[in-house]
Amino acid sequence: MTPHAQTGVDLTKNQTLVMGALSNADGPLSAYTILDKLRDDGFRAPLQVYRALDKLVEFGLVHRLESLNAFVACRHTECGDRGQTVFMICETCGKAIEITDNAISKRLKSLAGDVGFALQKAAVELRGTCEACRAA
Amino acid sequence: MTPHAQTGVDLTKNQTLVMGALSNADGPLSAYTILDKLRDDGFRAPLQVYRALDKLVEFGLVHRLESLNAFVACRHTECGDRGQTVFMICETCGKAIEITDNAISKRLKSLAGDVGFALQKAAVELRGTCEACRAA
DNA sequence: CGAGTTGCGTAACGGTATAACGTGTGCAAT
DNA sequence: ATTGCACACGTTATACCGTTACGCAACTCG
Repeated sequence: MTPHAQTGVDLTKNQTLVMGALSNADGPLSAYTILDKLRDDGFRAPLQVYRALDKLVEFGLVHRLESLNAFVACRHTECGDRGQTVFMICETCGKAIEITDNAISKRLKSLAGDVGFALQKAAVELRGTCEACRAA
Repeated sequence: MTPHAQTGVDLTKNQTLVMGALSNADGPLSAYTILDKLRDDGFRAPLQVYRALDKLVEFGLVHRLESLNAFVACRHTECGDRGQTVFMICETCGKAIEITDNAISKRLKSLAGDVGFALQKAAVELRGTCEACRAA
């Protein structure tokens, strides 16, 4: 069962299909890759994917990786205040490790406060090499 | 005089033009916006801009804003180890505030270390409203 | 001199994202 | 029942972002 399966939101057909594609993938997918995967399910146009993604992001089921122009299913479930999400993206295998951290949240809020910036959201994305790929 | 003017790197004609465009702008510019600004200087194709940008980023004179697909002249000059760069991007006026912070650097390194991730670089980009726009 | 490197210019292309339009369905208020 | 509304959906076209591929000129540095 995928995480978030029981969060009470119920998804439309297209949203379910896109969510499925992302859940099965073992790394971030671009919108157009998702489109290709869903051709057989009747998807024809980018907008069908983007609309579903917008909602899924809104629901918190999917994250957008800004530095990659790609999307990934959220691995965290029961939530509560977990702090800022941090992604570590492996340049070798393309997978993304998702972490949350409160220390980062605090520091970012503090920095924003220092200059009077009203913080709405933050993207923290690291590039490097994951443990598995370093070993290989 | 723009910052970095005396860092000893010397720029080619195209690099100088692109750097000039970014220095004059009071916010991040997309590559295509730069292209338009430089039509009168003989620029015709995106590649001319991207090639210059690649070098300028390599020299540390320009930063790329991943979440915006845009570029901004670096405001910091004499450098030394200033820590992770953090951008605060105002959704209202489009300007980007550039900060550097060592606490963030340390925390990110620590988080990466925890999972065996070899960190190469990081993008930290905040969205919200700057002080000036909140006042207005 | 010749080979390698670097910068430059042009054209064509592929990947990312949205605008603008119209359709169908469910549901509530009348 | 019908009208009006909200919402998801489908299609076409288009704008924006970035790269590949090719060739040329100039400048090293053996």
